[in-house]
Amino acid sequence: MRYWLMKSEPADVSIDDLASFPNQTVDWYGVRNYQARNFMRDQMQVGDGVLFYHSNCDQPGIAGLAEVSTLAYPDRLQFIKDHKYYDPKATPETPRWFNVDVKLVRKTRLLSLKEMRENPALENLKILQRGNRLSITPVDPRDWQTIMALLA
DNA sequence: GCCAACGTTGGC
DNA sequence: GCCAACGTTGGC
Repeated sequence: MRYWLMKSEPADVSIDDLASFPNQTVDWYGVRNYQARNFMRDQMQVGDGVLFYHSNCDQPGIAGLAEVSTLAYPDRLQFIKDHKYYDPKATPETPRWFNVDVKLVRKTRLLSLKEMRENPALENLKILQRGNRLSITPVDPRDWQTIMALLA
């Protein structure tokens, strides 16, 4: 079992949106970065823990806990012409982009980016490192435990 | 809206 | 395979 941090723009899908969806589940569509895709396609297992992070918004930070609820499968938007996430080089026979489904475990208090930065125990968290832009990053089990304690 | 950091593209 | 140009991310 692994742990992940997954960024979502709340203007697109917020933690409250996730809570309102059928089965409180969302397909993690739109990832168009190979490293992030590979994490989903090659490493994620059903039941993996997910920190649901609000990015590119007024109050960036961890907004809830979730879990991986399916293995990766082809992202349906890559095939839709004129869609923002259309990829002309992808075909159903040779899809290029994949996503898992993510299911809400519980909404938490907002653990802000600032609070995480100020906590020395979290200094190795990928999201806090300079220049990090990856929308999906692995989380060390110790960092997961630290964050669970902060959110308890 | 700015801009640093980084990924991707494409000409050569 | 190099690398300049360009596009995107995302905090501030």
